[in-house]
Amino acid sequence: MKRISKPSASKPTIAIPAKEKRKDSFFESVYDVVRLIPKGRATSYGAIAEYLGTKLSARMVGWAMNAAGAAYPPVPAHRVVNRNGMLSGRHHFATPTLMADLLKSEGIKVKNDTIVNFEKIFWDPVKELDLS
DNA sequence: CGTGTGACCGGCG
DNA sequence: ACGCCGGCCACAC
Repeated sequence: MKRISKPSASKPTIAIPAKEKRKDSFFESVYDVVRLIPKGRATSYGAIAEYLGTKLSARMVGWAMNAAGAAYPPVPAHRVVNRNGMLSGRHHFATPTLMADLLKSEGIKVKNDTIVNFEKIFWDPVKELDLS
């Protein structure tokens, strides 16, 4: 992300720390959902994708997470794992163990880079947020 | 405007 | 059980 890295010179605007367009991207939608994940729970890329209506494109969610690190407010990306509860994105954190440590600090048990009893702590946005 | 790519997922051999 | 393949689609070159 960082469209800012493309200064066309014609737009010398200052770094604009604040959101320039807010709902501009699909990424923001993903971040919003992820930020709603309660502490001690976790969800999967596919579940988020399904909630957003792009079920068959869970990859996009992962893609969004790749840019989540620069998002503000911070996005608890560690609460998003693949459908098997495996910490497939751990290598994208500052350290390979950070993701597991964060989860553990929230009471989630992680064994061998996989969340224990994933089905129990699984937080499905489609069900939890539903539509009301 | 074309092309490559990916922290996924489900299906099939 | 395991690996491979195709789909899907927003985004950066």
